Amino acid sequence: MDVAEGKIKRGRKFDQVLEGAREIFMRDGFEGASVDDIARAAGVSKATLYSYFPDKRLLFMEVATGQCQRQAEECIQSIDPNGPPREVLRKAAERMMRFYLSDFGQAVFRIVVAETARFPGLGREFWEDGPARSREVLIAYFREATARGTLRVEDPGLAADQFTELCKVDLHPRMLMGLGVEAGPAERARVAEGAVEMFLARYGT
Amino acid sequence: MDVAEGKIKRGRKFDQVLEGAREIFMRDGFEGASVDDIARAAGVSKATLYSYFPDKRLLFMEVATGQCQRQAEECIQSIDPNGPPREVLRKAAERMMRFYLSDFGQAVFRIVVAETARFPGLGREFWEDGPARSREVLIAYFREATARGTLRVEDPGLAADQFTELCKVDLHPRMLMGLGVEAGPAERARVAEGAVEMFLARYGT
DNA sequence: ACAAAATCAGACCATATGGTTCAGGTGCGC
DNA sequence: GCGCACCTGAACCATATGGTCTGATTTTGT
Repeated sequence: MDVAEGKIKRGRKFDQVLEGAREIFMRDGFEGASVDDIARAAGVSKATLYSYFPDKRLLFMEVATGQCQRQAEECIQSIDPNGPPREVLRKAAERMMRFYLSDFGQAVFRIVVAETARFPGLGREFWEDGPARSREVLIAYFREATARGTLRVEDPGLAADQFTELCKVDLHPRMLMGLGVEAGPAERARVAEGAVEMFLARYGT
Repeated sequence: MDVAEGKIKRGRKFDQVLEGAREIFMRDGFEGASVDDIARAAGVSKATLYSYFPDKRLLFMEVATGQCQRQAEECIQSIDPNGPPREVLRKAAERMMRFYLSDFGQAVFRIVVAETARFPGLGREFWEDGPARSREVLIAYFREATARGTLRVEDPGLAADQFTELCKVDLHPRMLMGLGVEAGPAERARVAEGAVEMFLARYGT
């Protein structure tokens, strides 16, 4: 019944532990999470937990970096390099918003921002696994499109950052602050359209 | 000059306590800060501290909301309603960046994002004291300018949010993540110019 | 079936922390 | 100088937490 997933370290409860830790850490942050809570949530004894991970920090790093990588999957978008800008951008905006506004995306973001002082390197991990990658994808597309004449982008790096930031408009900061914001399809569409419109006004041909 | 100010502040060490708490909370967050550390940093005995504040949470709230209000001062910009868009926006961008990229601004932001779950209302406080206000200022200006024909903004709220977000481009997220970013005058200028340029391309006349 | 490996529940330990208390200082108005 | 409110320093308490250990129980490979 157990799927031979591949590089299972040792013991069956390993993934279980990680899953519990994920849940609690994402909910309570590093300091806020207690090891007992984690063990309970994982349905595992503390002894077992400590048989896998030497201490809390390591456990946390494992979870956090894991989430960062998992984030990568959600964030990487294969852009059709031949598509017309308006459509490509629209899709890219939706992808980005889907991540940044999801519970998961918010939790990761929150954790990284909060714990980056206690865990140097966490921020970089997150950055390079996620934002940096989609940034590269965007840059490549902007170069391509500029060469083909469907866009006119002088500074692709800046343009990519701007577009990314435009996708966060309104919804993202307000959700982070715990304001009661429902980011329904209508709200998302408004922001996405706003982003595309603005971007094309600046860099369109 | 001392008695006139707001609330009942009995005792001389009151401000000292607040100052120490500010320092430690801003550095370590809520959970990370220990009351002993705070007392030490404030140059005050724990007994004195607890004679002013019934518990740690209250102390934190006092500090946090205080910071939020202090933030308001830094963020509120009296925009010249008659100025030409390019100049007004440029100045606004600089103001915003000066806040968001300062140690102070980052610390407040980090605290709010991190502790907003533990302290509901903190986020709202921050929001309404700062971002919401400058948002209103921007909106008013956009309305004015649109009426006068120097801008063409259909959705002033969206435009204000977009402009705000454009001011965060690149520097803000990367600093939050603890990537080693120096936001010198050159980098700021690049972002500010980029923001203004993009905004005018979309909403200029 | 048997032994080794893994896991369990929970007692246990050391420490840190929030918070209290109290016997004395310290400063200040009178 | 006197009185009094404020402040101090440290001892103290209760609790929670990270982490260890043990002896019993279950899983697993063979």
